[in-house]
Amino acid sequence: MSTIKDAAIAAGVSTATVSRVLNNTGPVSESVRERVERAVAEIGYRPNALARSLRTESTGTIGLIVSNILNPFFTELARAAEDVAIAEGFTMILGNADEIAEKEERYIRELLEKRVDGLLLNPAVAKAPHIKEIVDRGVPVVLIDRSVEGVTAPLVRADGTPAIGELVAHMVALGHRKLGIISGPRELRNGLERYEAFIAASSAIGYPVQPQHIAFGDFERESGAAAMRRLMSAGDPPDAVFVANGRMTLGALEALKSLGIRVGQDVGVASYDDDPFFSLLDPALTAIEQPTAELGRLAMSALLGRIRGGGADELEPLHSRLIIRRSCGETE
Amino acid sequence: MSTIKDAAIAAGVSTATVSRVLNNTGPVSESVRERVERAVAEIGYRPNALARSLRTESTGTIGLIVSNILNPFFTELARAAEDVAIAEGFTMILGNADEIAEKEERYIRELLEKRVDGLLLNPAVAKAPHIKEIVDRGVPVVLIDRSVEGVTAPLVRADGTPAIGELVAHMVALGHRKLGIISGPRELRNGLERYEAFIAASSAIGYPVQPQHIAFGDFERESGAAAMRRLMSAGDPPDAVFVANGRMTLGALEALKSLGIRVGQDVGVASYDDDPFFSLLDPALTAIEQPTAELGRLAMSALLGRIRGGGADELEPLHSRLIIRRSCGETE
DNA sequence: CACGTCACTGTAATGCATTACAGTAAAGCA
DNA sequence: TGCTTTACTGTAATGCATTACAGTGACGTG
Repeated sequence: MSTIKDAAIAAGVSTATVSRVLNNTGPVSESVRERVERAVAEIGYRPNALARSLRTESTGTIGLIVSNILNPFFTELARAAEDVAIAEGFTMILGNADEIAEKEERYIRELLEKRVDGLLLNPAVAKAPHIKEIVDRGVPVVLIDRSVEGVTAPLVRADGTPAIGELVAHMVALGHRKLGIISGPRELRNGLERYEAFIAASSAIGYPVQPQHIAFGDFERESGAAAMRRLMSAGDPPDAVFVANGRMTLGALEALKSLGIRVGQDVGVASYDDDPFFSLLDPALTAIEQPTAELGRLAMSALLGRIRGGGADELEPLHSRLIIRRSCGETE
Repeated sequence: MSTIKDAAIAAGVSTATVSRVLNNTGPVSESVRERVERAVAEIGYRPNALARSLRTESTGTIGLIVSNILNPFFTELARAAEDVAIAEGFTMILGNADEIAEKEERYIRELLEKRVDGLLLNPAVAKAPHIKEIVDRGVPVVLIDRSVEGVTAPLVRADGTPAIGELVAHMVALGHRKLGIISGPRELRNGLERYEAFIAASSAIGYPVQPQHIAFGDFERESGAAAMRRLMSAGDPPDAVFVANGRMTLGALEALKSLGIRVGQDVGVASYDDDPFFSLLDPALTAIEQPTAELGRLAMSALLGRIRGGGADELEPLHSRLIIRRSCGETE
């Protein structure tokens, strides 16, 4: 692999001149510029980003670490975030923590050693001293969807509370009285928020969720299946269940199918997170949709802003939106 | 951010010794090792991977560029590939080309400048001089699912031909005579292969696909919808349609739904690529499943093998598998 | 004509970690 | 005792690109 020195020799100039031509910094005569460009093309010289970044102390790279790459929420978010990064001249690299704190930690360490300019994090756990540490050290960080104890980095998220309130009203209006929930971990900010919103709304409307209608999962597919199985196999099953994320909804629907319980007729189901397939199911699934792409764009913009030295703006949460379809019963 | 020099001063030793402690290279007395470790922890020193890689000429990083991150096939594959990379002490970074050759090219250039040790590519197009160039220059590359003109890098893929043959037999056995296909681009290796397999099998069994029952898409959701709409709106619609990938199947099903055409009853549908939601549809969708995770593992293993100097082994294709459900009609 | 200015180009220091080479002291051996 | 190992540690070169600083010649101005 050729170096800038090779290019300089091939063009008969100094390395400084080659650098000036390539980065458009400082004046270069037209004839020299052409010679250099020809030489660079000739020998196929590609600057070594390691050396450059070592010198300039910036890599033009953002790391995005998501908790679960199999969750379409994150791939959509990643795609939107990446668009912003590219438009601003940055490269984004994506890491997957698989909801495992150690994997997350490993990625963070690795990306930091590679000197990324900033980090977009969707923390796997709320108690994350490694995240607190890097934020305190001054690494530009923006959190997505989940906060971390003691960390003051900006948080990009969608507030689901109003939509969950509407959902509860919708369920009750359709005659459901025994509301159930398959919640995510209450240790996670988003898990807790959805849980509390559902419980509070059900109480407010006069049909509080009963303890035996509450199940907890870990936001993964399998836990959704197990939770639904538990709920429906008990003596007194709920008649409408709210599942707190898309991955668990997939599992929950699989469980219902294997149990022979019909969605909509035997039990109402609604999901936090929408999915293109929900419309294709029979009945189509009522869901709360997050503004996924906007979250991604907002997160990346906020991070780039911080990197460029902008203030630590507190971010307004976006809003999730209830999409009524037919899985809680017929509306008319 | 502290450097190895800071750590050396804090520990009262030379930078060489710090390096030796951290990398476990060369002998160090127990007392010094402790002192260094304490100092490193104390000042929170993290080695600068840029400097290290510049010196050692290796980054321990693999780039994986997929053509479309919204396709679950690739996220699953990525996850499996990443597992292998981590187990072997490498980091994987994921880029998304969005089926756009320029984006792909940009990513490749960028990753190469960052001096990744190797590249896993799912080329967006078959005519890709930029890929040929880097392979010729000796960059370790393994191709996934699609080959590139004139490039001799190993190719990891699943052969779908036998499964497609079985699918055609299955369709015909259920009484379908007017077989249709929504194919991917024939310019792409995988697109062409699935197309040819379906056409050949239908001819072999005595019910060759008619020209008006052939539509082409670009492996993206929208094109699947458009193609299905075209096929079904013509005067003489097919009575069973094979859709050549999962994303197009999603679009095709949406089109049928909006057209009010019932899957299974009015028209048979089968998909290349399986999806967890297919089992939940009514009727459940017959599909050809690729060994996605294995493809990912195999691709990463092959690449790491090359990087470590292994030969350019020609890789046997894996095999896709037909999963008969009920979307082409009832079997009994 | 003398001097300042400008355009262009080169020299060399710099960023940080690795590592070849060399040096020192202690231990082993004849 | 004298010499070779061995264990440990340090010095300095190295990888590659950027950039502060300096140098050269041409040009403009009073």
